[in-house]
Amino acid sequence: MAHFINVILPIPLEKSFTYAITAAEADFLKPGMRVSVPFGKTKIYTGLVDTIHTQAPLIYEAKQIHQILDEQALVTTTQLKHWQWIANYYMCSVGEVMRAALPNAFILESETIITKKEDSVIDDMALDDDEFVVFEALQHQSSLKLQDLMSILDKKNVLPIIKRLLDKKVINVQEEIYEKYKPKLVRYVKMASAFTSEKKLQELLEELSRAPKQREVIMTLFSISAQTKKPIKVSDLSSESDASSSIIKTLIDKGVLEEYHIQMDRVQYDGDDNEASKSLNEHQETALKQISETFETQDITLLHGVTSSGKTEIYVKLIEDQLAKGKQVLYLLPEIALTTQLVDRLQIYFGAQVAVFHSKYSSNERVEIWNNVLQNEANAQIILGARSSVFLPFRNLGLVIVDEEHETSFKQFDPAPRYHARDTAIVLARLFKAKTLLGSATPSLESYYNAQQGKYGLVELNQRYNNVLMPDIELIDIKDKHKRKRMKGHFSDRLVEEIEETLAAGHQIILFQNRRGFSPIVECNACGHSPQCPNCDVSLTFHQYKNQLRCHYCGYNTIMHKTCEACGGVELDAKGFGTEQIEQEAKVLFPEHTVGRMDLDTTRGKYGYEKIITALEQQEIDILVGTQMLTKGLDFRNVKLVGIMNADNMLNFPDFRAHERSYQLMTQVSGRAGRTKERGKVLIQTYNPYHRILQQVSTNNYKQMFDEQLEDRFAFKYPPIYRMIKITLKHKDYQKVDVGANWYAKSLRTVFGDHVLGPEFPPVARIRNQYLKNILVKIPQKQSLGKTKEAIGKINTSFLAVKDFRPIRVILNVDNY
DNA sequence: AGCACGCCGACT
DNA sequence: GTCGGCGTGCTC
Repeated sequence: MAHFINVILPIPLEKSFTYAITAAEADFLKPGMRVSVPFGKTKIYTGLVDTIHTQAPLIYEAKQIHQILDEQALVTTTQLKHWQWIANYYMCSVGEVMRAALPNAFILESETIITKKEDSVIDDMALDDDEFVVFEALQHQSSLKLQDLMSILDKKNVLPIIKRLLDKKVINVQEEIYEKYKPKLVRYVKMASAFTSEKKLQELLEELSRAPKQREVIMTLFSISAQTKKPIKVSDLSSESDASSSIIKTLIDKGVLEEYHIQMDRVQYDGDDNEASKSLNEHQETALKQISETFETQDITLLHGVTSSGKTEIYVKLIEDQLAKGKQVLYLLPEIALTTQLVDRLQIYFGAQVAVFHSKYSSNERVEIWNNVLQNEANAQIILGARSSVFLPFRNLGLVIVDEEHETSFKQFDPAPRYHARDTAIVLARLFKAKTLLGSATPSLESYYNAQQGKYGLVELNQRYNNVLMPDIELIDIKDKHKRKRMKGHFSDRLVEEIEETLAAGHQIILFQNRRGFSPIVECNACGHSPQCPNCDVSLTFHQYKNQLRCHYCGYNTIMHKTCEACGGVELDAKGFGTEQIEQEAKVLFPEHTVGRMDLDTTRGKYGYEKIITALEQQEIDILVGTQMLTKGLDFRNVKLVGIMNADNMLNFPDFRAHERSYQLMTQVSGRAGRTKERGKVLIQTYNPYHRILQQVSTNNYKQMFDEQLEDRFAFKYPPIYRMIKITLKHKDYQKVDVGANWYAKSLRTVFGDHVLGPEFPPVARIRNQYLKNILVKIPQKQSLGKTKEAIGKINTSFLAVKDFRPIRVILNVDNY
């Protein structure tokens, strides 16, 4: 009987691909193993075995697989189910999920390798110049890659040359695949066995008397080995004996030393022994008890605990419980909150059982964590990770914690799968029959709504740790201050006053401005011209530090000219303001103090972020100006004052969640003030101090905010009352997008009627020279989500069947919030 | 998504 | 005249 496998390929195609295998292979292969398969005319791809069966495809002949890449399944059957759910829910292909889920190093790619045909008789004259160059190169190097050819010939398209050489039987071409993951090997040395006897050793040392450096190395080797009684790393020997690696190499070459390698884990914890977890205060204790109670009847519980209420300690207790049961725990956090602060805290309690996983890890590091989780190793019992850790191959998951549950960065926007890590994690937990705990000081309306509806359990924690008071929040009317000339730049007199007072008391200050750069618009006072990005429909932001104009959408930048590009006018006005400008003004206003800045521009690089945090912790910075980066769960003991420079640009943001987000952002920043005994102070500058949201922030009234916002959502048919799917069309031709979007929206309306919004150009209608147009489908609660997606899928298929529309990229975004 | 094939403009 | 631009169609 013939055997076949269905394979998942990491490409955005809905189809399933069937390959032929032998009976022996059918016996060996299991779902979740990788195979390499020929795909298309030349390429070899990495596929993942989905099913093994005996049904031959009817309309084509299945190709043979190329080779089997694993001895054991790399992906669990639970994961395959999970992937299927994600693909289905977020309307993408399983292949796209695979691409997002597997560490890059697991997805092998093939490379074209060119070699010389050995026994060929070549007539030089039959080759043209390029061909001869390649032929020549092959005399010196046995094999060449496509990349090599491109650089040798200084041409992009080398394929025709290869083809001609192939026809002339000069070369061979083959596709080679290679493993990307490389274990980290550490070099060790020991004395060669020939010299272990006392006598031989003596002879050796005598012999080396004329090579004092080499002799020194041997002596050091003995002293280290006497001290530590452990294998000796080459690097240690080199630094201890102060000898260059060439001296050690000489000894190895002589056969005096023997070199060997040991495989090491890249990610290692080498801290002290674990500490016992802290005991909880009565409020935490009550909350913990309530959580356990809700878990008896619910799978998901929302922990609404004000900032600084000690949620982490509660998590620690819950994690302890799971570990005792021998279960794995997934602790999800927004990328940016995954600071050393929190990692250290968890490692104090759980030591080496904690594994950290996020995007700054290299591909090799991720492979190791993946394997550790898959093998259920002791060093991967608690995964502390960002969004993508929902894809790890858990064996025995007992609990998922989603901290800062309201954070929008849990949702992936590009590329597909456009999944929400919180919701995806809930589904993952369900597959394991595990529990999920969502935690936040400012829950998302969706989650709080779900809790209210009884879908989730709800536990509230209203007391700050050590009974620290909630910060005192004051609203400052800057319209009035402007009128009465009480503003110094963007600082009101009240803010200056409070800053001075705080500085005098030796405390620190955080100033929040949710916009980076110096000013977002530069305008000529003479003609009104303002520089625009050539690739996007936005005005360029002025960055004073580099004297640049930059586009925040595509990264385009250009030098800032002193005169207007359009009319030559000399008066250029900077409108609006960002962190850079605040930083500069602060430096002028408080020249005696150090001012730091934390935004995307200052935290580039692996340690950029850490450096600023450390500087603040060690009080090298008195005033820190920053964007929303500041809000993510940082704990600064000495910060007493938080200033929000302008609340209005957040509140007026054109998005249905602008108010909710503003509340969350302001409450979270405010939470950075006064986390110890002394009460913190927050000043919010605004043109509109009577805005409901600002009132609610200042009185810390989440419930009221929730109720009012929910009314709005109800009235305007937005989530969580309605669900939404956003469809974005993208193409470089404005007309094409316009016509396509109209067609698409019209078809949608025939099915969904009034629940289709748009098509509309987004506020920034062109990004990277691509025009965008959005259509929104709103889905009432009683309407089936599955049926809705089916209908959209059908419309999508017929849309792409229109020849004119085919080049338009369609992006489907389910729950685009 | 990649990649090959195939048809049109700007240069050695 | 070729090189290389990107539209079109296909992948088990």
